[in-house]
Amino acid sequence: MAERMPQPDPPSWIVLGRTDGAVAAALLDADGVETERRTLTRAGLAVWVAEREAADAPRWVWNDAPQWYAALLASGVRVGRCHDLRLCHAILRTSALAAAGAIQEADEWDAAPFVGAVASAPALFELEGPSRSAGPPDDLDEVLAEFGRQRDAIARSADPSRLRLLVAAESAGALIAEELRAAGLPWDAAAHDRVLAELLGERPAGGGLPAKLAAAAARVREALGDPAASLDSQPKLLRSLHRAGVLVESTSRWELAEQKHPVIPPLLEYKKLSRLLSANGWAWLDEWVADGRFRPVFVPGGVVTGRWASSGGGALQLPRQLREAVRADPGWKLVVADVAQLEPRVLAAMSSDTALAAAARGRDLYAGIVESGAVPSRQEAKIALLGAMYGATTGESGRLMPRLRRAYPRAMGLVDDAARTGEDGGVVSTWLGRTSPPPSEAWAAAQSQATEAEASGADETRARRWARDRGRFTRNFVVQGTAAEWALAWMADLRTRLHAMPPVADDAAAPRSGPVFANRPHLAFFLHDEVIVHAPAELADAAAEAVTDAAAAAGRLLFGDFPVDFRLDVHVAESALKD
DNA sequence: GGGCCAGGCGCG
DNA sequence: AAAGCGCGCCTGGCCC
Repeated sequence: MAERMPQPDPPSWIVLGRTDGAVAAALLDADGVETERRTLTRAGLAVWVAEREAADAPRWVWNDAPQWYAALLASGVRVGRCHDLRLCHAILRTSALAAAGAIQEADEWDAAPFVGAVASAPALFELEGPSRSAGPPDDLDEVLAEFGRQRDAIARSADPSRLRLLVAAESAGALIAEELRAAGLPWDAAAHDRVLAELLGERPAGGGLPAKLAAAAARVREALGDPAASLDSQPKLLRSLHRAGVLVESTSRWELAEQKHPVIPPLLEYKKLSRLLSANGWAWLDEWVADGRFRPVFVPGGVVTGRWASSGGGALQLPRQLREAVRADPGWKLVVADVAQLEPRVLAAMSSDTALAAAARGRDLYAGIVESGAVPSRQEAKIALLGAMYGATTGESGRLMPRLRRAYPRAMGLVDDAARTGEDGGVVSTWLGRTSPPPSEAWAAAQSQATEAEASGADETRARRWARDRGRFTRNFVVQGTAAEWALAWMADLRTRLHAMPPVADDAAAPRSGPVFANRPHLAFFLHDEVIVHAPAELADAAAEAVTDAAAAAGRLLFGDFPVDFRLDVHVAESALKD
């Protein structure tokens, strides 16, 4: 029936949504004008997306990546680029760069991510009808309207090129988060079990504690002279310690370690083992590792600074003890890469501090600071710089601050300015334009109350404390957030490089990585400034080179020719264990 | 029994 | 218990 337009331009964007319950797609030209619309069957969607991707490589626009991309990946379809409306809405609504008023204040696009739905992928296209959980709308006309608002907010912004970079990077993150879940982190459950057995004792058959944990508990109770002491209840343990003469104010490891008493060594041992059991013991293994993969839910943009969060499985808190359980499939290798001192390097670039950049160039940044004579030792350099970025005012870090300000006035000026803005109730932005939230109403009320004539000393003290707290937050926001942007650019570039590598033969494949990634090197894990790539052994060195090249590319993309380098520690090995 | 909080500790 | 940022998860204890 419907006649095709003769020789239509390839669409720049394809917007996915629903019309009357059916999947529908609107094709948009480079000016954002709709040129074609079609409806698709659920079954036909993946095939059609694959065809259009191969033919036109459009930027796919959707309300929420997990709702679309998880099922596409499960069907073996990868896309190169997307625009994720939910994530970009969150950025554009609050960005100080974006055109004011283009994006509404809180509305349905601010809905929380579909964490629960992600966990049940790939049956997502089955979701429909009035029982669907709340989330950003997927009605095609509403999706198109939101996309138009976002394009407008960017086009009329104070700096369209930066915001375009930011929304592209954020959207790449949305793709990568789904791909990480689809591929999974190769996990050797037997190796994990061996670690647990060695540290805790064999897995108990019935209930009860593993032997070594039970033995540690017995030593603690003996040293306390209290056979019934409760070790897992903080208030009870604290009382037992007091009765035994250990006068601590808390039961934290930090404070206990300063005490001299026979109970301390076994208690610290018990706490360490108990933590391992409850956080990453056999129950964790049973729940989170299946078919040789750990598949956590990554939440892009889940942290206010733009860092990723995770939901379930504690993906971002895997203890280093368990790294040896991260093992490549047979015939494959892991490329483990982390950035050395990412945040100070980012700070050097965003403040154009050539002295700090020079200290960082080609070497350990802290060593470079020592060489410059600003501080005497590497440890002091590290403490001072972390203190500068976190807002330390006292202790060793606070004492070293003046020397750092003298040596690196531009870098220190940038974070000091951010802190002052925050203390004054203002907002700050990252390099690409993600903006901190404004102060809460309670914060603002406390500040104005403290200036009134009848304000008490307590009012003033509280207001000052809250102001300083917020200053430390905004101080760190600009650095942490820009580092997160760099990391997104790094991963996005790396993802493209890995996909450009030749696929391996089927008999060398890793089928558990899913249909899209079975034959290719792929990202398997991400942790703020670290990636793990799972690669066929013969491509592992090339993948390692891609990781390094992508870091350089990310630096250029964000900071152009500014002479800062982003040094990586890169290891190629069977396991993620570092020596 | 579910919801919420604090303490504690893992990660960057 | 942190002086100094950002998280998530577990447990116990308390509330309804």
